[in-house]
Amino acid sequence: MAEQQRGSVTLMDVAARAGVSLATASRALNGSTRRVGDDLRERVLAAARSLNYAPNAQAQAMARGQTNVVGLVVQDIADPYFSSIAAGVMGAAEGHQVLVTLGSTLRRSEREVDYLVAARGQRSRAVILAGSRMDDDDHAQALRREVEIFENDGGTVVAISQKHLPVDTVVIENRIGARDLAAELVALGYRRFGVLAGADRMLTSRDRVHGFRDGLGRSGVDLDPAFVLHGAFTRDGGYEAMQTLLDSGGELDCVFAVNDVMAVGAMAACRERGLAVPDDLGLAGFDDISTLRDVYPALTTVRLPLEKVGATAFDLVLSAPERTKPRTRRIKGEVVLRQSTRRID
Amino acid sequence: MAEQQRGSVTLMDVAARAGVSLATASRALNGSTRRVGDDLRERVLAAARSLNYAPNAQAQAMARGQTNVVGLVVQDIADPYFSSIAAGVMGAAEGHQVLVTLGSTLRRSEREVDYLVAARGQRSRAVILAGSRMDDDDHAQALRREVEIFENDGGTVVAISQKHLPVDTVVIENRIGARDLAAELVALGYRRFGVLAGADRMLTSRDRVHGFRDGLGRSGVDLDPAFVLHGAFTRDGGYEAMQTLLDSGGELDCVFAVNDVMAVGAMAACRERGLAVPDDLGLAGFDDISTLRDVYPALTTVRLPLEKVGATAFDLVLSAPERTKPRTRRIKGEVVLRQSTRRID
DNA sequence: TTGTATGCGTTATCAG
DNA sequence: CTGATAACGCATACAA
Repeated sequence: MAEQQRGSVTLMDVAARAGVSLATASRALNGSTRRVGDDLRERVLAAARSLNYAPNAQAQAMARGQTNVVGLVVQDIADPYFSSIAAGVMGAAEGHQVLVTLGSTLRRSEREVDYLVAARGQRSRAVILAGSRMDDDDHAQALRREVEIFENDGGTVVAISQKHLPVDTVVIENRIGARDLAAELVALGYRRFGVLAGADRMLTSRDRVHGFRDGLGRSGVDLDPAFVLHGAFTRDGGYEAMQTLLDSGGELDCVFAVNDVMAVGAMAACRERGLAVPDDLGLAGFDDISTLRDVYPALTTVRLPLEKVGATAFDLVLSAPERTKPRTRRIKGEVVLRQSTRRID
Repeated sequence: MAEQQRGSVTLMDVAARAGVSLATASRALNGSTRRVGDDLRERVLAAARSLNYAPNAQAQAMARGQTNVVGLVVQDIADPYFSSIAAGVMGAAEGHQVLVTLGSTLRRSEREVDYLVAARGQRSRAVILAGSRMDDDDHAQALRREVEIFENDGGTVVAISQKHLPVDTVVIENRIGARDLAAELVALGYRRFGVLAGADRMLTSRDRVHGFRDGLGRSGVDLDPAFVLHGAFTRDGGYEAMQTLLDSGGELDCVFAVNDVMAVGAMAACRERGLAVPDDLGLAGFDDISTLRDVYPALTTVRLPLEKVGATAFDLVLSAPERTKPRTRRIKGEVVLRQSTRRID
């Protein structure tokens, strides 16, 4: 006898079935301080179970004035860099009774603002902004403004990448990692470097290039600006930049691609030209994307604990204090020498 | 003058500022049938803007009795297979004013039920269940039950992989893909095959194995069950299964790993033993994970349009009819022959 | 066209 | 310990 056409069972249904008041039912099911008689509590629980009661989270949120929604905004969820971070966030959220909503900006930073507004509408507890900032970002000001509004409403914002927003931030030590890599490569004997960079506006790319140049400098090696090529921060970007670099005719002995995905593209370009890595040319990347650990020859790179980055961001959300100075968590990379570079004389 | 301690601006604030009633403000901002005078509408919009008003989505949901939340449940967001599907879902959702929530089961299928309950609590409009079913799934019954409850509440469930739930499903043609692959491999001249499979309970793995065997059979080639090894559905699973297979001493000329990630692990195992692919042994995978397109030697595989799979699932959500027979969308793979296999005589 | 009043499902405040 | 009842913020049926 179609007991319910559509629309779910409510707390009232449960209360009625258990023969108690709404308040008692609420307390028995979701109340914090358990001050309900055991007998009644039992009846309520039984009623809820038999009715398949699921509390209306929206209504709870309204009544409580807060939600357990955390927004995660990435540039591209299909990019292993971001999906690893996302996995870290999800893992850390596990068991904390929070709902993670996913936003993908497709590398258009103005979308970040949209997501922030949406998150505010959802009364989200927090938003994690994962992704490199652009230097000349037209939307930087709009973002700052929206962040401020969101925080004024009581929300928490956590950023991942660079410290460019006055919020808790997981800073990825791109410069240091690239510097260390440069030092190791010089130690191997490399001297004439080329660099495959992303867009110059992209801070992550720029930091890695600067750090690399800095590391070379400390070892007394110069980096010829003519051999620093800019392309898309993708496989194809690396492929094309490498082609251009090879066409330029510079006599290089090692190439640093600012991320693994670009490095893989570069490797493909080398292969096409019959250039052997590492025999004819050393090649290094950055990130240590786990899916790419088995490329051959194995890529020398800077390992970033991406899942830990995500987990750390989530920890910052959980431990967000009332309103203090923004905190910073620094995460360093670790140079991993593999077969794409070798000792040369 | 701390205009607002915490807590956001409400529609009432906007209405007051604009000097109109709540209803008018509501209609001007979110109402469907625009029946508000231009002057008032303008005033309301201006007020909302100046106050940074963002409608409380929870309250809207309650008043409307429905939400725009769509839940996406994957097994592991860090797995490129699932992150590609997720990207497809996100892309299709773009511009449709829906919020995608992300759930990750970490390959524990009982978590799917948890997410479904949570989605029901959120009064989610729909849930997309991405991920292979297990054959002897203890939780299958619980899942069926929860799906039914969710749908009774008016929610839509869409599954991706196999048709094993009475809901709209994006079926991935694993058998056909594997069968086609087998045919092509036989055509290349291969005869003595080994297979690296996932857990036998996992339907996706099983379908691919069966399809492969079927394809061989049609070409008059037998698959020795002794050379079908089961391992984890991961890189390491492929690596270990390949080791075992090589240890078994069978004289094989081609190995089919049921997914690319396992194939890459297998390739690593071969390399360690000094076995050259494809010269000493052919190797094929399944999925055509884009991040792995540049492994060397390039992997022969079955290309699955993963983003399209996700997009199709989302389309099913959008077009979910009142209550009819479950629909099925079949998505086929396409054999891609690359360097990890070759013509042999 | 605009305003008034009611209800959505819960929590929390207040009495009993 | 338990039960009425008032918010919570918005949409909408109804009245003007």
